[in-house]
Order: sequence, then C-alpha cells, then structure tokens
Amino acid sequence: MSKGDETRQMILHRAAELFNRKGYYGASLADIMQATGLEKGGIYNHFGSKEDLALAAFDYAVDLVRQEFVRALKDKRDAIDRLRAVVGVYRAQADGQPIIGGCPVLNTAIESDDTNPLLRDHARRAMDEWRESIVRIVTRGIERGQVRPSVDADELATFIIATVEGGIMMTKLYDDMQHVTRAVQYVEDYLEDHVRA
Amino acid sequence: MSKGDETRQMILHRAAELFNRKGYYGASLADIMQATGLEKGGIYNHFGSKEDLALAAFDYAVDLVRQEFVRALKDKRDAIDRLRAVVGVYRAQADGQPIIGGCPVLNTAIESDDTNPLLRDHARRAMDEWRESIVRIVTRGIERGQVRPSVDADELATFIIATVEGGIMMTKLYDDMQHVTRAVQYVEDYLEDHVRA
DNA sequence: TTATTTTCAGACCGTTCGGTCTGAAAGGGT
DNA sequence: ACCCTTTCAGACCGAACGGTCTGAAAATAA
Repeated sequence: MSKGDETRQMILHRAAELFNRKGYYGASLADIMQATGLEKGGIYNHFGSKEDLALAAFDYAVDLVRQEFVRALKDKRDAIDRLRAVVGVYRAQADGQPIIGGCPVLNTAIESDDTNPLLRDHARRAMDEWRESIVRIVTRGIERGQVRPSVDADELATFIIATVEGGIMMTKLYDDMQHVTRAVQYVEDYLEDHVRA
Repeated sequence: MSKGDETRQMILHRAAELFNRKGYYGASLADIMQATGLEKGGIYNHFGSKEDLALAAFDYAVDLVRQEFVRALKDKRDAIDRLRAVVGVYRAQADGQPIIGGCPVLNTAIESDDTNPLLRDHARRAMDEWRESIVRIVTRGIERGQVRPSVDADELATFIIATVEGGIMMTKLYDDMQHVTRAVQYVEDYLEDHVRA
C-alpha cells in the first residue's frame, strides 16, 4: 500500500468516527483536519468534496460492521444461534464497537432522511443488506427444520432490527447499556419462544 | 394573546417542524426566516439565540405529542388498552402526526447525544416522561389484576419504546409505513401473549 | 387621540463554512 | 543518482453562518 493509500485509509477511519459521533453537518472540515492532523490540501487530494468523504466514510464504517458479522457468524450453524450472533453484533455497536458513536446506519438514517438523498441511499443499501442476511438465515433455518415454517422472515427481520436499534438509541441517549441489553434480551426470548422449531 | 405572543407561537410551530426535519445543525437561521416569513429582528426579538429557539421548539414539539397521549388515553380504562393507545401515538409520529419529520425525541436523541448537552437533557426528560407513563400504566394494571404480576414494568417500557422507535427509524429511512406497522404489531402481540393477565 | 411600549425590518458585523490553487517536499520507479 | 509523480501545506476565496443594532411602524395603554 502506497503512502497515499495509507493516508486515505487513515482519513476514512478518523472521519468515519467523527461523522458517526457528530453527524454530517455537525462535523466540520476543521474538525476533520484536527482529527487527521492534515491540512486542507492533504484531505482534498484524496476526496473531491466533503460529501464524497462522508459517503466513503459511511461505507467504511458499514464495512467494519460487516466484518464483525462475518466473524460472529463464522462458526455458527444453527439458525437460532446465527440470529443471536447477528443481534450480538448490533448490540456491540452501542458499546462503540467496532466504531464509536453508535450504529452508523441508525445515525445516518435519522440525519439524512430529509436532508441528504445520497447519504440516505447508502444507508438504505446498508439496511437492505442487514435485513437480507436475517431473511437468509431464517429461510435456511426453515428449510433445515430449525425455524418454525410459520415464521415470516421479512417481518421478523424488521422486528429484530427495530428493537435492537431502538435499544441502541436509548442507550446512547442515557449513556447506559441497560437499555440495549434489555432490548436484546427481549429479542432473544422471542427467538426461543416463537421462532425456534 | 398579544401580537407578540402570537408571533412567538408561530415561530415555535414552524421552527419545531424545521428542526424535526433537518436537525439542529441542518436547519439554518435562513431556513427559519423563510419558514416564518420574518427577518432576523423578528426572530431575535423573541429568542435570545438559535439554541434558545431550538430548546423551546423541542419542548413545543414534545408538548404536541403529550397532548396526543392525553387524548388517546382519555376514555381507556383497561391497562392493555392503554398500552395499545400509547403505542398508537408513537406509531402516529412516523406518519407526521402531530409533527412532521418523525418522533422529535428520537431525532433529537440521535443528533444531540455527542454534540449538544442541553438538547440532550431535554430529550432525556421527554423520554423519562414517556417511560414513566408506561410504568405507571403497567403498575396500576398489576394492582387491578389486568397485567401479570411477573411483568417488570421498567423492562417492558424499554422494550415497547425501543421497538416502536426503531420501527419509526426504519419507516423514515424507507419512507414506508410497513416497518413501523410491523413493529407495532409485534408489540401488540407481545402485550396479548405475555403481558395481559 | 395621544403617549408609550412593543414589534419587527434590514443593514451590518466578525467568524466559520466548504472549496481552490500553487509550490515545495517526499515518494518511488529506473 | 536520476527524474517524474504523488502528496501535502497553507494562503486564499466567496458564500453562508449566527448574531447585533437602529429606526420606523404597529400595537396598546392612557
């Protein structure tokens, strides 16, 4: 990796954290300069505009989360175990892992819906991906007899994501992990009581 | 109500909508001037700063929601009916009722947590109020034999709010009521299956 | 109707915003 | 060691930011 590529990755990493904490409008170029230790020339050499950087930084943050999903799912075979693993990754986002400032999809969804169509589209695509991964797990779980056939995979995906993301929001608001912990517990109980075959 | 008071209320109404849609940093004074039809002098005559206005506008928005709670709960006696009414009010926020741009508490919680302590405190107080109203309904429901004594009121409040707010977030992201509708349905099913005595 | 206060327009202010451009220094292939 | 390319600092730009202030007009009390 060339010097420039290394710098670019460093900018993405620091900017992703900044945008995730302060939002697109809340994080200024001066903030990014301070966080990266670079002057404007050093940043604009790699990105054409603040919006370009924001989009790339969002995708970078989503990729960090994606890697956590891969890791968490690696050695799980049973559908319910896999769903619990997915929920666990979501939960970790409230704790600043893998990226501090909470879930980037949640943050970007709330900030961008009425203001920044490009950012919103990226958030939609990321959300689509998480939803589809849940749907896939449930569908295969039904095929393998691990999940009740009566379960609607799409509806369950909405429920799981909504509950955990809502818990992350409350945890951020109160700076208290209790809320996301409770939300996760409710989802896990639901999986045992109403999803497991 | 004097002319000045009327103007102040008009500013609050328009600004509450703007801040709820675009956020505190996303909505500029120029936006507020356009939305209210006033010049700077007209606005700063009533509010000392943009932050003062934002705090007052947030409280105004919360008060609109509070009025919806009062209305929805007025003729409901049974605890489960009352919880369903509360959930219904939350759901209505995704539909732009009573204030367009989604739930002000959700929006403000996400935007303010790392950037604006005053706004975050107002959001916390509003959230406290919703949580306490749910806890009160559940506690009295247990006393009256309408709710199972094994139900933990505080945990249930977290679950209900997290799930519905998460549904609102997804509905805003996709501009599709389906998500919050599903989230509400899950909560209502849960109330029937695990909460009703 | 007059006197007093309140309300608001709009010019003006310094600061910060995102963005551009040039030149010097460092990188890196040969 | 050479030369060409890439990388970055930092001065500079116009626009937009939140905020102030004065005077005129409108509301209100007398």
